[in-house]
Amino acid sequence: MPVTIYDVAREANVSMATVSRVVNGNHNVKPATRKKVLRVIEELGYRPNAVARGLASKKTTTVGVVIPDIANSFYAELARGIEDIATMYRYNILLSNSDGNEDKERQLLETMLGKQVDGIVFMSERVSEGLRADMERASAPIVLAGSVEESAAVASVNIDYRQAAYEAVSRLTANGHKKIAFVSGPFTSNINQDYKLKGYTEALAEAGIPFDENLVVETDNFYEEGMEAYEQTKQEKPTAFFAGSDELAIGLIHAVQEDGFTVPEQVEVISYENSKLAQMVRPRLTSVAFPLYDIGAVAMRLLTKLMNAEEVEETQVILPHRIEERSSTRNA
Amino acid sequence: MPVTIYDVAREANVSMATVSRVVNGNHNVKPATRKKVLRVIEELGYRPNAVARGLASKKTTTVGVVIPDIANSFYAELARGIEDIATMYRYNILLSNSDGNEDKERQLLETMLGKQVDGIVFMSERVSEGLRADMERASAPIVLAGSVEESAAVASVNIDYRQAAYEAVSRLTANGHKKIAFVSGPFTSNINQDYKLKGYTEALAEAGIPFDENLVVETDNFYEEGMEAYEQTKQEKPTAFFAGSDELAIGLIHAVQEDGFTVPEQVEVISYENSKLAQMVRPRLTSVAFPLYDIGAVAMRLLTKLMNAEEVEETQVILPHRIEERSSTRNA
DNA sequence: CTGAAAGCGCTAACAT
DNA sequence: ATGTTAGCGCTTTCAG
Repeated sequence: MPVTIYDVAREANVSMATVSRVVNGNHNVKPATRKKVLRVIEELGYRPNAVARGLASKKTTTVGVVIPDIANSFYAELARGIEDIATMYRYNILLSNSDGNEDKERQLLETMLGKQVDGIVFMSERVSEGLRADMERASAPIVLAGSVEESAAVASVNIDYRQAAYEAVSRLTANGHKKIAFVSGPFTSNINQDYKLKGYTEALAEAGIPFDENLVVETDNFYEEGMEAYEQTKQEKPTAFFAGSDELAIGLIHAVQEDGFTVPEQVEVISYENSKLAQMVRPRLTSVAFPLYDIGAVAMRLLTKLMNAEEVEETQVILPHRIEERSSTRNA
Repeated sequence: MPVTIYDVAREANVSMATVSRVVNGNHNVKPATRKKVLRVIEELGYRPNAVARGLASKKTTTVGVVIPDIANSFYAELARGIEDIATMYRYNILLSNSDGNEDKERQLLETMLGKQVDGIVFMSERVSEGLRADMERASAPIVLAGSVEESAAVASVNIDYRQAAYEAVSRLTANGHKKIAFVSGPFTSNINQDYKLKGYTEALAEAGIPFDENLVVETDNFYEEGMEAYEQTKQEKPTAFFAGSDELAIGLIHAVQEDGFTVPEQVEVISYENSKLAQMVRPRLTSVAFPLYDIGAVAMRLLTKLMNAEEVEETQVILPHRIEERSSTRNA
């Protein structure tokens, strides 16, 4: 029922090859016939069938994006960075949530490859052995965004998580704190369990502070858990907190305040995210500024190069981070 | 290079039709040959090409989703509802941001139709005449989610915005307030300009309170604007605020507090969204509970019916809402 | 500058 | 239960 390239060819008295040429901007077409074809396309309301085109050309101009949870503002920001650059390069996005579940991740990869995406941006809190193997033998280029896979077998864009954590905690030790708690996101994420935790312990060690396991608490990054974490660590009398996310930091601050202490005068809190939330609470959050949007954008840009088979000097890119000073910490 | 259905057929000594049958779960295949084919598929690592399948069957099992901004938690929540149901029905999602720009919206619609999506879930703050016309002649079913289009020409899922606003403001008039400000999201959204504003004026009228245009301020839903809105309306000495979003409500509350008043004792604030944010501030926000996830889920479910050409009794669905009582208002 | 023709990989009658 | 045969709508040589 819909009008095809064939209908246009007939109406314009040319071959379908010629129609294809004008549709694809091929210059080998006489201006007069181009004009004629364009007019017929307009008249008939012809719209190229991208599926047929994809089958013939083996290019779909769509890239897959697998993300743990699009409703999580953290990942949503990343996704926006990906999408903007994808749009810029004329790609569309096939988006799926994995909920961080390995089976789903592998199955999603399979599905997207089946749909013949030209490339994939993948976000995962922990790339399993199996998933990494699948990625390596994938028929389309893949880049990890905000996700680290030890072997560096697949391209990725991140910040130096360990270093960022180290700096944040050093910011606290510099102010003389001896009891610094680390209220972390889930250790199912290797970034939390391996990198951020390491940065934390390194900063403590450097300041000659013994590691106290009662001062590190694992959470799912929820506000309420931040409040609970305060209760859990309270007996150790921590005077400073390194929070794994803004939500956690806010929960912590509220619990501290409800317990009768002031932030940052009596207790300092530094966060790790710097979302809009950081400026929507009192005191405003000092936080490691995590360039989510940029990570997504750079990952997508890298992917376009890979899809064009361009030479890429470095596939493991590390973006800079910084610490945004606000009011949940005292001036150093 | 990749293995095709043809390779499998050859290796298994059957016709491609048979392979197609086992791949598609057709029961007309002798168990023995099914098993043989399955084994070959496994051996060769055959993965059906969804593009070819789509061309032949005229079904892509993918639905388009156009959304103003996925980085906006409001829409991200909606998107998650859509995605979950889509996954449940084995559809994948082609996602694009429109930034509420009409040209982009129309062009995105065109692109998705070109990619032969089986259906579309559309979110828009204001469906223009042109867009509505495009939708009506679209070759795939479309449902609007959290977006209202006056003529009801296209299927949609919403709540009763006017009624919700009416209830929220009545909640305030009931407490005796005479000066109630409405700090709204952008009037580029017809939901704000037409429905919520109407609910607000109706509630005032019913309480015999004259409408004062100095008490309604339009914003872009940002926190800072909530604070500014307080400054702008301050001279009128409002004692209660109806905020268009949680961010706005929080900005308002902070401004009120900084001005030396207490919430809810001296000033009451009621919000309209009920995101996670509502529980992450002190006082916690009383808010109209906007069932974002459900709207997305129901919209997608409705779309599956439309795609299956099932009879649908009502294409304009209105979901229930409620008011979540917390601490930014006094008990009635 | 333009046309003819061969696929792309699969589904879907239609046979047998 | 299985095979044969047309396409699906477009890109892409290859001729001319």
